[in-house]
Amino acid sequence: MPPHRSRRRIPEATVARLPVYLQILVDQAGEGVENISSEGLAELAGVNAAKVRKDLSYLGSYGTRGVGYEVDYLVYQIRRELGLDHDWPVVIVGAGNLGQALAGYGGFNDRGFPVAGLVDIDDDKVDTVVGGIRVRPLDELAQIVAARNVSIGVIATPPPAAQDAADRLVKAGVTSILNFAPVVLSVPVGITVRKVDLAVELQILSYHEQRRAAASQGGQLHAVSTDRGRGATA
Amino acid sequence: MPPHRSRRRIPEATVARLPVYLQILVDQAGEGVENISSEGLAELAGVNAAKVRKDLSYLGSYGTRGVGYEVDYLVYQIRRELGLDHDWPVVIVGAGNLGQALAGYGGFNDRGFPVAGLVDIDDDKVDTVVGGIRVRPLDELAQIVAARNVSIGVIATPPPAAQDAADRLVKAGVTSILNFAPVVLSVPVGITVRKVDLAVELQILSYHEQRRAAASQGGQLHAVSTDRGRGATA
DNA sequence: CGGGCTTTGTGCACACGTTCACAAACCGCC
DNA sequence: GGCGGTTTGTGAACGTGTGCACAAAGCCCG
Repeated sequence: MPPHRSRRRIPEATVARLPVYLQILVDQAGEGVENISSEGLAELAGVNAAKVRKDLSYLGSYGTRGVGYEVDYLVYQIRRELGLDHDWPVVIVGAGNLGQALAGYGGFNDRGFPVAGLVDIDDDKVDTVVGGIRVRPLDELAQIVAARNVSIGVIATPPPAAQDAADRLVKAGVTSILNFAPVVLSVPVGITVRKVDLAVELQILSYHEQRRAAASQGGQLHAVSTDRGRGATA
Repeated sequence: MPPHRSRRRIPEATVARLPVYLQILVDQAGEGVENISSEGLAELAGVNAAKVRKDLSYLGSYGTRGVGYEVDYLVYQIRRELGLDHDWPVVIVGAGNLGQALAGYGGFNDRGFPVAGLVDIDDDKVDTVVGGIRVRPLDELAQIVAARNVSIGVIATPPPAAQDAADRLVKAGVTSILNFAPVVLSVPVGITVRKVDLAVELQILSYHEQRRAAASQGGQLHAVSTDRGRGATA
């Protein structure tokens, strides 16, 4: 069976679901499950079975008709496709409330994203230790990125400092950024940015709450059906 | 001009962008800007101008041709549509690393989502104070929800406890959940759930990094163009 | 070895989201 | 009051994502 180095582009919507499948499959493997059908996986992932099949078909034809998918093999294939066959060290900029929580959050290390460094501009924070990581001055960012071959940066600064952090990360050679600051970053083409904004998430929920309230008061009530990649309504 | 209580449904993709526009508009208002064109707003939000106009058109016709949009009025309208004309108290389940960071994060309170309560199942954590909030036992969840009229719950527990937390939140009367645990929650219809999974975000970035590496080594390089609601590539 | 049952992989139709392009509306100035 | 310049609001085309439905493929059993 050929390694099948897919040069094929996978739709973004699918890329966003693969990690979810992966998580579930790893859990299932841990419970001794050897095979799983698209329907079974769909059930656990809370999506449509056809979607699961189509998603997995982008990886290649790794199922067996009449049987389903071999869990271990599927885990291997998804890992490979997502580039999770090796670790990706990350550097965190900003050792405030959130930066500390992130550094201390075990989930990073466990899932193949070791914290290669945690930097802050504030001298009072430098050299304090959080989650086993010693905070380094912002100036050492470039060094850390170069030394540990970091390609992913996490921005956990206050909003006004976020753009500067992004500029420094890019200059240091980072090509992917996960931005927790509620700010729209401007970066050169070719740099991938993803934004996680807690306030935005809450405001989206607020919209649905408001809508519910308005509906129950006046109009008829619809079954709300959120979705769109992340987030869903049952 | 009639208040225009829109009973119209707004597309999810638009709902996800409105908070971003809002943020920018508030900033602009703070700098004394009175009017803004769709192009100006689009520039700041990193999106297409036509998209801005279409998004805003779902709220009603609040622009003036040849001039643009009045910033203050637009802020008011977006706030109203998102249900941000009053506070939405939230209750946080789980006072671990993340739960504490969330409780301590000023952004919640500032943006209209005061923390009405922070509960944990672990007695050792109960009564400790984090971010000005005293941790309460899990059993008091229902009380807190009822007393403060909470409709939004935040799950910041370890994965195995997340479903139980969701069940308790729903039983207590919460109708929207923001889930930080890397677990697919199962909830009754009518409950809105949004999931924020840091590992998933990193894995999506990993995919793009892996792709970049594969491309530069073998095939031709494409301009990567991520997007999909949140996250973007420049 | 063939027939029945199960499950994948995918063509097709539909829904949703994005972008273009342009008429309609408004401002300000002459 | 009309004319040129500007910007909105939206119809229409396009692209992406979803879900159905079914043929193809494999397993098991008689």
